[in-house]
This record gives sequence, C-alpha cells and structure tokens, in this order.
Amino acid sequence: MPKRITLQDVADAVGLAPATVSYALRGERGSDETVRRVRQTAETLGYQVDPVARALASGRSRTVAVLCGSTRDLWQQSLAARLARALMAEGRHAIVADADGGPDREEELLAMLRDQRPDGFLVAPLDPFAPQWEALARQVPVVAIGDRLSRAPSAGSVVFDNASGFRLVFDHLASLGHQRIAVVLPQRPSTPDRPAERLVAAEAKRHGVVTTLVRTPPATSDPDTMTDHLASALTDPDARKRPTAAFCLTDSFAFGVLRAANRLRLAVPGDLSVVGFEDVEFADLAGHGLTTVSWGREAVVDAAVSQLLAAVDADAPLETRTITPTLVVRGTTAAPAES
Amino acid sequence: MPKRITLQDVADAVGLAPATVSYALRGERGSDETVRRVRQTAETLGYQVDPVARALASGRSRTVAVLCGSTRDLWQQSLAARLARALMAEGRHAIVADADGGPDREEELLAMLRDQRPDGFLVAPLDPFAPQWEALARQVPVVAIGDRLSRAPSAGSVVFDNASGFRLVFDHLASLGHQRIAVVLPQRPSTPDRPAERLVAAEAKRHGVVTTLVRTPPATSDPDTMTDHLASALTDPDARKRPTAAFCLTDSFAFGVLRAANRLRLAVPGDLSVVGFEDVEFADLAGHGLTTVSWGREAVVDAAVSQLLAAVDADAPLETRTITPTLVVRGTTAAPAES
DNA sequence: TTGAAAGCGTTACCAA
DNA sequence: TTGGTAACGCTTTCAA
Repeated sequence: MPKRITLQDVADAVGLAPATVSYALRGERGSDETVRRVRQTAETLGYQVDPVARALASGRSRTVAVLCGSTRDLWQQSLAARLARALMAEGRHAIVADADGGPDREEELLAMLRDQRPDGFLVAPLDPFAPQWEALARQVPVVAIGDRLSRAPSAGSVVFDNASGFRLVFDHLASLGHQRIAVVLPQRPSTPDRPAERLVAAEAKRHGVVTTLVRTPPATSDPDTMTDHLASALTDPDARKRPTAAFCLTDSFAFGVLRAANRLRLAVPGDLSVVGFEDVEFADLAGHGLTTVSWGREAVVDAAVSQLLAAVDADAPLETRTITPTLVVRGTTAAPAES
Repeated sequence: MPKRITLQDVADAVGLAPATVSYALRGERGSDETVRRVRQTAETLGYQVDPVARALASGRSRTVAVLCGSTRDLWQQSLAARLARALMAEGRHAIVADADGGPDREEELLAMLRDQRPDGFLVAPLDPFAPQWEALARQVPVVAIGDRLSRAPSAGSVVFDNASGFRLVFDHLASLGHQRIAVVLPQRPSTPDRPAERLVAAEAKRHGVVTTLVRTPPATSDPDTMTDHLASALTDPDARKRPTAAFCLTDSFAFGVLRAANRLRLAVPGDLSVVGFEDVEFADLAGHGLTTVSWGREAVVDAAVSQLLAAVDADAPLETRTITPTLVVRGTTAAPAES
C-alpha cells in the first residue's frame, strides 16, 4: 500500500510550512517564485490534494449533489446522466441520488446528501412545497428543475413554459380535426409550474374540443399496469365517444399508450394519434413516429449547470430560467372521419 | 446557520467520552445500558455522523464509485441508473463518473475517484487491459462489468456469455433463411470477453452464411454519421449481395440501423431483419419490433452489487459471474426470396 | 467497560 | 510574504 503523499511531504521537500504550500498550490498567496517552486515540487512528488481532508477543513468539496425524483422515468434518467456529464466537464463530481418516487425518501436523501458537503444541489423536486428546501437553499446554492421551490426564494430554477407547450399540442391536434383528446398525466398532484389540469381546460375551451383526463401511476416497469389504466379510456364502446388522439405528459406514458394501442389493436396513427411531451430519443422510431414537444435537453442542462456553478464559484444570484418548447411533428394524422 | 451537532455534543450530554459514544453508536462496544443511553441521547439531539469526518478518520465512506465508459450509450445509461438505485437501496451513496469514451479520461477519473475514498468500485471498463486496474484492485474491491480485468486478478467481474448470445442470434436468423448477415460492431478493438470477430466467424462457418462486418463509431448523438457508415454496407448495387439481416452488437446501433433503413427506404423487416444485442426498453415499439438478446438487467445489477458489497462488508472473495442470454423475438421475418 | 490522546490531511486565522 | 496553530469531526490505539 503506497503511502499517500501529503501536503506535509511537499512542505518538507520544499522547506516551507504546510500552510504556505497550501496557499501556493491554490494560488491564493505567495511570491511568484515560491509558487513556482512549490508547484514544481508537488508535481515531481506526484502530490494530489486529498478531497476528503479538504472537504472537512474547508466545508466545500467540488462535488454537486444531483437528486432526482425517479430515474425509472426515461427523461429523468437521461437528464441525470447529462447533468453528471456536464458537471464532470466543469471539473466537479456528481453524486447522484434517486428518490425513486417517494417524497419522504426525498427528504431523507436530502439530509444524507447535505452531510457530504456538496457545493451545490441540482434537484428535480418531487415535492416542491416541502419545507426542507428553504433551509437547504439558505446554506448552499440550489437549482430546481421543473418546478420552482416556492418556499425557498433563494433557490434558482429551470422551468418549462408549459402553457406554450400545451398550446403547440392542442393547435396541432385541433388543426388535424381531432375533437376528442385523451390527456395522460401522472397521478401525483400538479404543481404551480405544471398546472396540467388548468392548461388542459383552457386549451379545450379555446379549441372547443372534449378532453378526458387519464391519471396513471408514475413510470412503472410493468407495462401491463399501464395498459390496464389506459385501456378503459381508449375503448369506449361508443366509437363516437372514443378519443382520436392521446396527449401524454411523459414520454414514458406515450410509450405506454403505444403499447396499449397495440394490444387493443388500435392503429396508430390511423385510429389514434399520439403526442408526447418530452423528447426521448427514438421517438422517431416508435411505430410510425411519435410527435413530441421538445424542450432541448442541452438547454435545460446548460441553464441548470451554468447557473449553479456561477452561484457556487462567483456567488452569482440564482434566478428562474424558462425553457421554450418546439413541436416536432412525426406520425400524427388527421382524425379518422366520423362514421 | 444552525451549528452542526457533533459527537462531542452527544458525549457532553450523556456524560461520556467521545470515544465511548463513537463505539456505542456503532455498536462496537459498551454495555447494553450505555449503548441504549447513548443512542437515546443522540436521537433526541438529532445527531448524525459526519460522513466526511468519518471518511477522513477511518478511510471508508459508505460510498461506491461507479465508472462507466459512456452514458451516451443507452444501455450503460440505464445500467448506471440501476446501479445507483441498487446501491442506495443498500444504504450506500453512488458517485458516478463517465469516461465518455476516452481511455485516458478513464484513467484520470479513476485517480480522482480513488481520492474520494470509495469503499468499492463498479466499473464498465473501456480498457480492461489498463495497468491501473491492478493497483486499484489491490487497495479496494473492484467489480468490472462486461470484461474481466485481466491484469487485476483480485478484481471481480460480471461477464456476458457472448458465445451463447451469438449462437441464439445466428440460429434464429439462419432458421429464417438469412444467408447474408451484416454485423454492426463498435470500432474499438474487441476484448477477450467480447471476442466479436471470432464468434462471428465461428457462427458464420457453422451455419454457412456470409457475414459483413460494419464498424461504427461509438454511440453518437448524430444519426447521420451512423447512417453514412451503414448505408454503404446495406446498399450493394447487386441485390444478391445485399445483407438481408443486420445483427447489431449495441442497441444504439440497432436504432441507428433502423434509421438508416428508413432513409434508404428499406422495409424492416421486409427487406432487412434487425436484431439487437442488448435489451433496451421500447425494443417492442421500434418499427415492427426489434428482436433482441436479453441479458436481464436486474441479474446484471444484482450480480455486480451483491458481490461488491459482500466483499466490502464481509471481505468475501470476488469472483467472475456469468450472465446467460435469452432471445426475445420481435419483428424479424424470413429472408426475402432471391429474385 | 471506559477514556485520553494521537492521528487523518487540509484550511483558516492571526501573528511575525 | 510567511509560518504557527487551531480547528474540522471522527476513529483508533493504548492505558486505566
């Protein structure tokens, strides 16, 4: 077990005090000459700071905690992966945790993560109202993705312009002549920044279309559950009451709908047009293609990471950034003629 | 900023020395009565050990480092997410890093991760021959996924029974009458545990079929690149030389092939049957379905995590575990008749 | 069974 | 500009 080279070793080698070496290495002080010598010696000795010791002494760790609601959801999984990559690119470690659907688990994880002394938090909150956010945001920069943390004014956020997104979808479907639209949304209550019900109602009214809300459990690995939930909504015995389009607020749901349609022998898009609300990869390959609202993941990741690191490094104030959607049309068709 | 409650605080409150409290909390020693009192007091005070201080003092951190080759690859992304979830379920933190395709980056990250004092490593090695694995594996338990670390005999591994996987695929395709099969594989050299070329040759010989190797760059976000690479292999002007099936060693490649086929106006599976070699979700939804070899991700994750934690906690020896494949047939059809 | 004291490797404050 | 020295909060060895 090769013993670790410590600051003390470098100090001894260069004939200075550990403190001086520490400062020199960080470029915080020291004459140019000293800094040069110290760096040189550290280099040849192969010295590397010990991040753990540093974290204990300084309270910061060059680590960012990423806490997401559930990586079972493909969008979040890909988001987490991208955030981690972006952070690494900035020289930070990501420590990722997954609340896996439980708000209580979320709270517990938060406490554990805080103890790791991360320099900042990137969270996709399950419960944006939870009281713990406030205390957290006061201690360390926090950027929430998807919902603002209403109780924690000092936290930053990246939110989605849902109103525009809904408008794009309903404009599209209505222009194709769809009169009855099923909206598939998660069971958990909607939040101020994702007021699904309200937006659906508004769009329905604006276009004079009929909507059916289908609430499904969060992305489950079990497609059957999903199918069961969807089947009843899609198979009204009276064909004139059956929805001709499904608008899915999660792409996982969209895939669930496609599966359900398969089992029910509904042609997509012949009998049913399907629209997703995220932009998972391979939307172009699903069946005849899946029309989606795209939010530009790079933009989301960048808005979150750049904002957080600016706050961490330069103490920049946190803010709310809004992501604007685009509609990518694939595979939706006009509503089938009434028979 | 509410001051942190330390071991000292608990010790003061209960009237014992910090050392005693430390031991009692961990259940390492102390009379039953002492342990009870200490725990009780810690509880009411809301004491939580500081993981950073503990890591510095003890050298262990209840953290596991997960290093993967590239989370751009969907399979690895999902693997990383599942590993993280499994680790959390066992009360460990995951610190995930992504070498993002570069073996040199891999080496660099490894050094950084080691400094975080993880209790173990879970790696999907880019370069299983790299010398650094040996030193690492001697210091801390390492489990490699996908390839054994030949230079690090003390490391454990989870490998895939590729021979069986290839056999399943070729048996399937040959039985459907396919005579010319394109095999899409990554450009990076094959490894002892993934001897793609050798297995292809063996299967080709066994079934008397013709194979074409198509080497593509690793999972890229740019579908065009992929299409360009594939196009030439799939569009021999002489139809009797054109492959009737494509066997893709990565599902990302399979999706790439499906995209390429779309652009080339090749019907799938009419003109071209496509088989994937991983089991990404939604394989059932891609076009008319994608036949895949499934490796049971739960099994992979479990084999890796349980083995690693047994070594960490109980000093159990590490071993090589092999995952056996299953063929999931979807959407492949008989080879088109020769014209 | 309990406790005192010496680390663990840095950083930060305050003198020199 | 530099250096002592005291944290940081815990574990561990060695004595009591």
